[in-house]
Formats: sequence, structure tokens, C-alpha cells
Amino acid sequence: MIPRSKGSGERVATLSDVALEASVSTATVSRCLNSPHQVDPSTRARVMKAVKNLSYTPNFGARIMAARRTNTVGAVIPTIENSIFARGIQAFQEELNLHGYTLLIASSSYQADVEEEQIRNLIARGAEAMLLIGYDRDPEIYRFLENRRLPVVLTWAFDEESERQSVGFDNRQAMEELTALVLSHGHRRIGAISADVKTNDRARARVEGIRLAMSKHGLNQNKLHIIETLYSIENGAAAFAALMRMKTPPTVVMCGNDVLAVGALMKAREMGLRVPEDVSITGFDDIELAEVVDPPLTTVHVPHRQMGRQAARVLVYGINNTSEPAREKLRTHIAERASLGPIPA
Amino acid sequence: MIPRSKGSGERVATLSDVALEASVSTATVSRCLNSPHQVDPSTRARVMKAVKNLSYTPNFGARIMAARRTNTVGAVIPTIENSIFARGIQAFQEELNLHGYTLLIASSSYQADVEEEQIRNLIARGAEAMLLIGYDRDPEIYRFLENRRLPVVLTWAFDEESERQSVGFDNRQAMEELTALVLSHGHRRIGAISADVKTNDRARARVEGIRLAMSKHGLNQNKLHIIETLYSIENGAAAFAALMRMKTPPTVVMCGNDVLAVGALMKAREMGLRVPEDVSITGFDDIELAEVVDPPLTTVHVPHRQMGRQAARVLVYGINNTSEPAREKLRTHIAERASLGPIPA
DNA sequence: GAAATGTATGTAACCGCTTACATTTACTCT
DNA sequence: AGAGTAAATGTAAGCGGTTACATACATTTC
Repeated sequence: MIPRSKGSGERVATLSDVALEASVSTATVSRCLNSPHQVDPSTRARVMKAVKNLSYTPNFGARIMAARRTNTVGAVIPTIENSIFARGIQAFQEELNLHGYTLLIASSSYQADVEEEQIRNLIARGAEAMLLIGYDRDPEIYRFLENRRLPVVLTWAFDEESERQSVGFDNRQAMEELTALVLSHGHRRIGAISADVKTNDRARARVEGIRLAMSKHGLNQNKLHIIETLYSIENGAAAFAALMRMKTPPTVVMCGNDVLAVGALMKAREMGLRVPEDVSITGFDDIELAEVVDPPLTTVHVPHRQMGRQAARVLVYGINNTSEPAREKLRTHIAERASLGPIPA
Repeated sequence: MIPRSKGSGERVATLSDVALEASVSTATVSRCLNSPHQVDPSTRARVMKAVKNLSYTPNFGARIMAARRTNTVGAVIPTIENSIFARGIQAFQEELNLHGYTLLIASSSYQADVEEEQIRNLIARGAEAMLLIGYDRDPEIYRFLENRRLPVVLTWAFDEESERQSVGFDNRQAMEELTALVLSHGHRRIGAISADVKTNDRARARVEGIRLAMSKHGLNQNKLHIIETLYSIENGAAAFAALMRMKTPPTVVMCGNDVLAVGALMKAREMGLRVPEDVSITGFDDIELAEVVDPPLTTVHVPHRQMGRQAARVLVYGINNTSEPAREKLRTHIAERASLGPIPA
């Protein structure tokens, strides 16, 4: 025998319990809940009272099965702990709500296998479309998604070469621009702190951007020292310390994102180094933190809200088959603030 | 006719498609997925191949209905945009995963009606237990939750008076302690920036804490000026500016949380006020931000990770009926840093 | 060698809901 | 008054899984 409930042998009210209590059929109850105008006001009142009395809530599982649509969209993001994705996802959510969709979020902790599991999980829960971060993932997953004919939008990156639906920005180009600015300040010895470039396409593109700008300036790549680490303030601090301990330390430390940059900034303060007089520091993302720290960070501003909103639209249209696949490249710009200065005398 | 799929009239693979492809019954496929040891290795291999070929993923809706359990826990938090809840929820999630549960998160934007909707939403999606923030909510919701016999844990607050399951801390007492410290620095004119006290029990308790400390010191409450606003850096900045524009501005501004405090700090910088020489500022929560800003914030340290972990355990035990209702009061302590100093000469 | 036991698989009922279609009821129109 | 139409409600067939129970077959036991 299957136990009917968690606790003390009592069941949770179902549609037919409500129907019984209100002396109507289950169809009428269902209509009350889903298309109230179809049912007589007095009947409706009776039904609603029964719903309330019994603390009835529809079982989504049953609903998914019967109605074949869920008005749900999924998103798998690498982390919720730091706020890199918060603003964009918030905008994504707001736009979805506007169109009557609910967002389900899962996080992958930057692990490919967890991401795959979460994608399946969200689909199993009825997600009709999916937002993912970046391009790098097992082709098997893309095949799976295509087989299920699920609209997908890739965000926080944009790859001209790829055909996939995407609303993002060119990480390489953005970082190249920032690097050009850094070079124009006279810097030649560059330190970089990046996430793992093997598994993270955004991080990889950003590092490529640095290299590209350097080679365009005819600079030797051996002037570039990169430390790879996970995104966190502590790790940023540790990596910064390691860079500054070198025999000839860099005059600027370019960080893969603002979180790392803030860590670097704190460590600089701790080491008694003035920023930017003794060493310059740059970030990427322009999250809230960037403006708040002292000195405020020179960083790449990413139009997070716009990206989130636009991604939502792409998916909603995709679900309803009302548009061609969308590929949209958003523009970033450099937020020039005090943490980047000329090289020390 | 119900459309069978989103796109081009093709369906998504189901259990029986897999069964067909592997020439077994649906029961065997189900067993392969849920209790693999029960099925012959060679059969299993055949089935798994079919699963992969067809990009099959179980339909959670159907699973929920048939199996009556979901291994899912829900959480409704006021916001995901700033990081007040991030660390605690992360720990909550990690602990749940350890026990084989999946977390579903929804956010209410600090709106009571949205919270209610999200609670129903999560339950409809199969949540077997629920984490909520604070105590204040429509008794109707509590009745609903009790009717469904759903284990609930209230967090980020602790009320001795209440019988409800809870893992939290005493907001009032914490703020009282902080205020005592503030007073010991000689401050008498206190400004406060708080969230709406009518709708937010944590905010209310914190303000009560300030008043309590003041009255214990025999201070008149008219020395206290409070501005209520939504939690955000911008709002913190604006409220701070308003306080400092008064004829006799406060010598210390106590903020309802660190986000507001950071806003205050920035505005102070902008206004050319030195912290703490010209004015002191305090926060609450001790999120990452608090240590990062300059000067670092004196604030109330909340054991977020511990709270999250413990809340998860309470729910897991509750689901399995293996424990008595749990009420756990966690201790906070004051993180004394540079933003609080003696009153200006 | 027959009975007892165990293992692998199949059959089919059921979970709670939505909705096409059927039925009933109440009006409107000629 | 009878036919025609519209509105409100009911009936019942699935949706895609899980699992109790039945069955088939292989192995062990005496």
C-alpha cells in the first residue's frame, strides 16, 4: 500500500473532493480555476468557497500531464552566490512574468555534469524553453535539446560563428577594447586573473581579447602572466598577491570579472599598495560592487537588464513559433573609473 | 485536437516509446531508471541505449502523480537581486542535496500576495516542505500550510513567543546590542534607515531594538529619526542624504541592512563627509559587501550558512516525521569595523 | 524428478487534472 | 407553441509514469 500522505494518514484535497463539496462535476471546478468566465457566478462562488475550505491547490504534475503546457521557462546559471547573474536574471524573470511565464532557476556551480542534470531536471518539471549561459557544453546536450525541440537561448556571450540562438555580447572584443585602453595608459607588464579557460568560454574569450590587443600593439605575449582560479573575492585576493610577489610584478592586473577585481583591490590595500598609483586594477561586468569599492573599478559595462529582457522575448516567441531563430549581439562599453591609471613613475 | 508538441508536430519520447524501442514493457524501463539492480544487466544496457537514442527524459508531472513523492523542497525569498539571502540559501541547498533533495526557489519581491502565490506555485510543483523568511504573513497562509501538513521552517528571524518551526536569530536583540555599542561611543542623535516596518517583521524588530537600547539608556525617542525605504544601494544613499540635510543631523546612521549602509557610505563620500570622523554608519547582516567597502562596515554578523544548513535538516527530518518540531535560536555577534567611531568633536 | 524458491519481466490499475463532446436548461424568434 | 440557439454543466478519455500483483523461467533442495 502506498502511503497517502506525509503525516497522519490524511490526504490532500483533490479536484474531485472540491467537486463533491460544491456539488458539481470536476470539469466545472477545473473551469472555475482556469476560465472562470465560462461558469455561472453563483456556481463559481460555491466552488471557490469549497476550494478555500479544503485548502485545495492544483497538482501541477497532473496539470502538466493533462494540459501539456506549463507556462514555465527554465534557466541554469553557474552560481547564485555572487551577483554576476542577478541583475540579468531578474530582468529575464520580469519580462517572462509580463508574458505570463514563470521562471525556474537552477545553478550548476560551474560544473558541466551538474548543468546537464539541472537541464534535465528543469525539462522534467515542464520547462518549455531554456536560458543557458555561454556556448561551451557537451554536444550531446545540444542534441538532446534539439530532439526535444525546446527553444534555447544562450546568453552572456555571443559567437558570430555559431548558429545557435543567442542574446549576448562579444567577450573577446570587449576585453580587447579594455586592454587597448590599458595599453594606452602605458602599461606593458600585464597580470591577469581568470576563471578556468578550458571549461569557461567567456573566460577564454576574455583572455583571448587581452592577447589580441597585445599582439596588435606588437607586444610579446610573455609579458602576460595569467593565474586561473574560481570566481570569488578570496581567490582574487590570493591571485593578486601571487602576481605581485613576482620578481618583476605587473603594473596592471586585469581581472576576469568584478568579483576577482574586488578581491585584488582588497589585497592591494592590505599590502599597502595604492591603486592606481602603485598598481592598476580592472574588472569585467560592472556589477553593483564595482562602483561601490574605493577606488571604483574601471571595468566593462555589460547591459545585463537588456540582455535578460531580450532573452525572455526570444524564448516566448520561440515557444509560440512566432519568430525566426534570433541572434542578437549587444554592445558593451568601458566604464572608466579610478582604479586604472598611468604606470607608476 | 490538442497540439502534441511545440514545433513541427513531433512528440517527445515517452516511457512506452523507449519500451517499444528496447522491446520490453514500460515497467522494465521504469525499473531501469529507478532501481537498476532489479533488472538484468543486458536488458538494462538495451534500455539505456534506447533512452539515449530517443533523448528520453522522464516527465516529472507523471512521476509526481504516480510516485507521490518528488524529493523537492521549496523556498520563497523576498529577493534574489541583492545578496542578503544568497549565502544562507546556498548552504540550505547544499545540505538538501546531501540528503537527496532538490531545491526550488521563488522570489516574492517583498510582496505578500506574490509570496502567497509563489508558495502555492511551489507546492503545486511538488514541494514537500518549505522555507520561508520571517513570521509576518496572512494567517490564512499558515492555515493552508497546516491543512496540507507541509513541514515549514521560518528563518532569518526568531520569535520566542511563536510555536512555529524556526531556525533564526533575534533581530531585536541583535540590534539592541549594536545600538548599545553605538551609544557607548557617545552618540545620542541617531538616524535610522529601515525597510517598511509595517510589512517586514525583521525590519520592525530591528527598529524596536534601537528604541529598546535607547530607552534603557534613558534616552528620549525623539532623538531618533527613521526613514523607511526599500532595500537598495540607491535608496540607502537617498535616505542618508535626507537625514544629513536635517537642521541637526544625526552623528550616526544605523541602517537596516548592509545594502542600505553601503548606499549611505557612498553618499557620504559624495557629500564629502568622512566616515567615521564626520558621521558613523552601521549595517546589518555582514554580507560580503560589508568588508569590502571603505571604511569596512560595523555590522551585525549573522550566521547565514549555519542557519541554512540547520533549516535544511529541520525540513528533511520533518518530511520523514523523524523529529519533534524544531525551534532553534542562533547567536549573532557584532562585527566591529571602522565605520563606527566616536562622535565628532 | 517434483516441489520449492528466487529472479526477471509483463499486465494493468491508478495518480489528479483538462477538455472534446454530449447533455440539459433557458431564452429568443417566427 | 415549436424550433433554434446559446449558455452552463456533466461525462469520460486520456496525459506518462509507478508499482502491486501475476506470470514465466531458471535454479536449488530433498
